[in-house]
Amino acid sequence: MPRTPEQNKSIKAQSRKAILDAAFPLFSKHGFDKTSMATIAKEAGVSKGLIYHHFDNKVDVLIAVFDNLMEQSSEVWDVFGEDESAHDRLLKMIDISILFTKGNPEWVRLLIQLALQEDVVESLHDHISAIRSNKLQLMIPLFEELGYDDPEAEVLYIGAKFDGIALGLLSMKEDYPLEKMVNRLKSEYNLKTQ
Amino acid sequence: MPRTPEQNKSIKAQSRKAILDAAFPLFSKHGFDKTSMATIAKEAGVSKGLIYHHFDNKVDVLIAVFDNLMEQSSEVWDVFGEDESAHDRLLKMIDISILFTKGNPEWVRLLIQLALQEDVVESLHDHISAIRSNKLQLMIPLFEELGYDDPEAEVLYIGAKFDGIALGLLSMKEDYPLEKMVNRLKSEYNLKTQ
Amino acid sequence: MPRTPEQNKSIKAQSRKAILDAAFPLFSKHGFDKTSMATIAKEAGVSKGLIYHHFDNKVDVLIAVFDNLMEQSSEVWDVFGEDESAHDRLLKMIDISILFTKGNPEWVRLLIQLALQEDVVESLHDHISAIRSNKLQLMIPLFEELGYDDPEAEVLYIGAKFDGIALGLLSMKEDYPLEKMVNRLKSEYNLKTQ
Amino acid sequence: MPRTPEQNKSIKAQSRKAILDAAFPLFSKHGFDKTSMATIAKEAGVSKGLIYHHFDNKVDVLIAVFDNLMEQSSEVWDVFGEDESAHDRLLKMIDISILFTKGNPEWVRLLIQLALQEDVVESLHDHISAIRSNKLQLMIPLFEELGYDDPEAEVLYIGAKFDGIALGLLSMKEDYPLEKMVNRLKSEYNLKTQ
DNA sequence: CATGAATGAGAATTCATTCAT
DNA sequence: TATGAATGAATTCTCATTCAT
Repeated sequence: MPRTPEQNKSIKAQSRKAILDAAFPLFSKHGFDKTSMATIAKEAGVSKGLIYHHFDNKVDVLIAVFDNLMEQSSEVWDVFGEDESAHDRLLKMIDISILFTKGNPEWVRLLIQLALQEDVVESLHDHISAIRSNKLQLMIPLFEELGYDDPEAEVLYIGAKFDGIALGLLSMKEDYPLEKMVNRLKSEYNLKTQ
Repeated sequence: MPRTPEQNKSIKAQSRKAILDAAFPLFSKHGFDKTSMATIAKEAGVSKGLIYHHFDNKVDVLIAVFDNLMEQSSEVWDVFGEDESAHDRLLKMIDISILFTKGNPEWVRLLIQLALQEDVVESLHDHISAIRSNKLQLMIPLFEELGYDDPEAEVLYIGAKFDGIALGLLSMKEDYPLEKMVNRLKSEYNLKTQ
Repeated sequence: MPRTPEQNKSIKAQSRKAILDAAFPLFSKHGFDKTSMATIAKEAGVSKGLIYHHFDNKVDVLIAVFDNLMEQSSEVWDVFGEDESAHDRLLKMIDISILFTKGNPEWVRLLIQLALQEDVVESLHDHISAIRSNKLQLMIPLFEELGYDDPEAEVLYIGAKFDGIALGLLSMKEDYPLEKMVNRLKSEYNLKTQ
Repeated sequence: MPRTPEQNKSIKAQSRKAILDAAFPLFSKHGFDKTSMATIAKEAGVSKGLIYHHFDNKVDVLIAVFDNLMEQSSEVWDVFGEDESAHDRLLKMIDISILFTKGNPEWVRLLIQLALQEDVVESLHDHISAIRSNKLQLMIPLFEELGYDDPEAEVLYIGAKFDGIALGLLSMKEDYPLEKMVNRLKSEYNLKTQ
């Protein structure tokens, strides 16, 4: 007997998930260009053809991985409760950002590379901007609360620091004194380092 | 009668220059991997074969581009006189760094991209390290003089800020509030903003 | 619905066969180096890409051609019964060898060419050695039985004669007095020529 | 003042010689295909262009090397005086042949490879045939004198033995019991082995 | 929905040959 | 006569994508 539409939907969702779960670490570790569709398919345990049932092309897979991650990471940012002080939330935010970079270095690397490329597909640019503005929306009130004059600029500025530290970490690896950098960063915002 | 060695040298230098001039913006705009030898050749108005007459392989072209630019930019740092105060030198250094990034975005972009590439080449890593340590040697005494506890870390930290700002500028272009960022940066080091 | 695994296997086997069937005469007529993958593909009526779907690289194709032919020709040597006299077996062996060369000149040509190639591959050398030692194991007892002092050297020596005759036949073709050569060979081992 | 025609001629002959002297060991060691014109030029200490002043193309160089060698080796065959016995001349001829193979293995390899290729240039085939018939003319009277029924076939036959031994030597290198093979060969012609 | 065989457009690199001087 | 810069076709190999089933 044929599968019910529900079954089909769930099967489809499952294989889609398998593909994205396979693609993320591959993109992350080896970069977008050096990850082949064949590798993704093999790693996901599906056929190459199936990937093209779910996605139009390789860039599309990247975008989906992107969005997937966005959802997850937006949850990451939801962690702080409404009742926490701005001070505590900034502290948490710094820790989370750094932790994310440390835990997903290759993904961050990819993000930066994409941000630097002039010719990335339109849609990707939009997605990257979306991430940025997302973060902005989240952080602006925080710096407002903390009494900064130009909270928007302040967010960009702390973002630059995050990016710079990420860059250092990515290029120097174990040699990078991440701890020191983070403490230095916190001290600039009068956050007690533990 | 054959061309004189001088003629040959000048002809060769000319085509070599054409190749490097074509390769640089391509590498920086699209990245090393996405730039093909065919594209470089076409852009330079020479044949693919000629590139291999000048360079052993693609990586070699990159290295040559690199060295070429290093030469051009190395003088930038030779600017400050011995008698200037640490305060003034830091101010100058910040201004020069920012100005350089603004004036040579492609070059900075390429530098960052290369710093992010894991595999490109050993030889390049040496070149990049050379730049870094060069800068370090220059800046450490400065922060020592300014009384910082851990001048080496401080150099890395301000370097991260530079990098982060550069990254922002490169991805947001005209939308980036560079002025604000620089002022913010200077204020953190108690430098009067003009 | 997808093809069944059986269908796929048969389709794959078919195209694999087409490739090997195209590669064999090309390799033997023009040699390994002068046979390009493009030529093989065209001759086989498939795309270049497909060859790489079946084989990792050009050498791999050669090895497959090799193994393919080995299988076909290995039975040739299984012919003589245990009860035949050494004299008769030697006679048979000579006839079979010559007949094989005559019937499979391309294959013999390829074999000789490969034996002459220094570098082609390690793996192939193993294959070629396997053939040689196979033949040795078969012939040494024969010459032992015939009372030769140094049967191993004798095998090498008659092998050289086979090779030399094959070489003559391959380069002179119909002009080569094969009959005469064989009779001359047999007379040296006191075998009556019919 | 301009060079005299004689000077020009001698200079030309000199550079021609340099090219051939460079080309022979290269062809010999690495084979025809794997020897590039650039390598020959560098080794000869001349420009690539000059080679094309002397020869139409790469095959032409090979042919010239060939002819050059022929001349030299024809002298080799002139060594035996008129007054030597057929027995001594055969002995000498065997020794010389083997010695030549031993001393110029790569050249012999090249010769065999060329003989096996179907598509070598016409002119080369002629040259190879010339070598063969040369040898034939030299050896036929010898075997006539020794009382063989069919001296022409006999020459082909001993030639096959030479070729076979050469093949063995080329593929087994130091492992080949050349001494034994030669002694075996000589014994077949009732030549005392020293 | 799913498969993987097949394609074809490039990618880097090599090299015989030409040509301006 | 002599140079070596320059060309362009060919080579091996990769990979996103298509398609018959």
